Amino acid sequence: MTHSVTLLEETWLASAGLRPTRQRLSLAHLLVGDGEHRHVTAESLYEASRDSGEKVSLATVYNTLRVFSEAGLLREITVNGARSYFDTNVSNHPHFFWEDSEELMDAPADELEIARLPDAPDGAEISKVDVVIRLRRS
Amino acid sequence: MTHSVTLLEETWLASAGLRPTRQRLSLAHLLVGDGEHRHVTAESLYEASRDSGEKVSLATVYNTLRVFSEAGLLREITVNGARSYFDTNVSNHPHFFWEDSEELMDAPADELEIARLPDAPDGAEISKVDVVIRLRRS
DNA sequence: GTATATGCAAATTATTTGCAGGAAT
DNA sequence: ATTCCTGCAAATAATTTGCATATAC
Repeated sequence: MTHSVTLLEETWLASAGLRPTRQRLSLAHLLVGDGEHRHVTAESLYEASRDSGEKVSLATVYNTLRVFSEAGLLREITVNGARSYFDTNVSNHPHFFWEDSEELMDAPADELEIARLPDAPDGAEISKVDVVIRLRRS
Repeated sequence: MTHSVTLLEETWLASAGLRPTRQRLSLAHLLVGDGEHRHVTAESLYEASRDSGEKVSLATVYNTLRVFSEAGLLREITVNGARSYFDTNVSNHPHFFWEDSEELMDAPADELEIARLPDAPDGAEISKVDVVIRLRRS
């Protein structure tokens, strides 16, 4: 069931200069509607959208995730050759990746301490540093 | 041009219990024949193989990279949603990834110092930690 | 009214698989 | 002999794109 309040979602879109269409608002609601951080794939968000009774096509989910990422509203995480994950937490933080279930979670940022990092080669600057801690059930 | 010496490549395969077929020896030669570390994709290795005059099918390149990785001879690196990279350096070390050219390189391992790492959640152990430093030309 | 977004189906890209023939042990 | 490997073509999976219609500004 959709909240009647769309202010948060509208503000979120507006902050990136994106038009508040029905589809974007409904996906935004699923992504950031409750203030919790979320990790989704195109497929998982599409299913969540279907389950919530909204109608948004899979192509639009793909396109919207891409647009949101390029606008800085999401962070794309690459852990797995095949699928892309998108994180509503756009700050620099490490991830746990469960190798068996292919699930991606935040790892506690305050427990990671990088004391020294290689310098970027000449002519380059660091765009971001991805730290993925891969987990195997023991 | 293929070296007449295949001892290194044979040893490399034998150490993982893999049969020294013509195709594997020739790919192994391209991968570790000169003792340098290399980062390849299926496509790039296939091209290198074609250029060297050997005939190995693309499917076999894919299958062979997978077999080599599962045998521990290569390390698969995921940097990019789409393509898989394979590294002949199987030790734990960070990578530079050039976002514009999609090129993957080793970063100096001695310049990375991780002082503290999040503990694995209960019931899990760390399988590996991937550190990818993404670079943008400046 | 004009620019931008959406939906569908078709296209593309990376990769895997089934199976018949070939090579290694 | 038997087990494993290779090549091809077809299958699959994730994602993108072209284009007509719909919606936001």
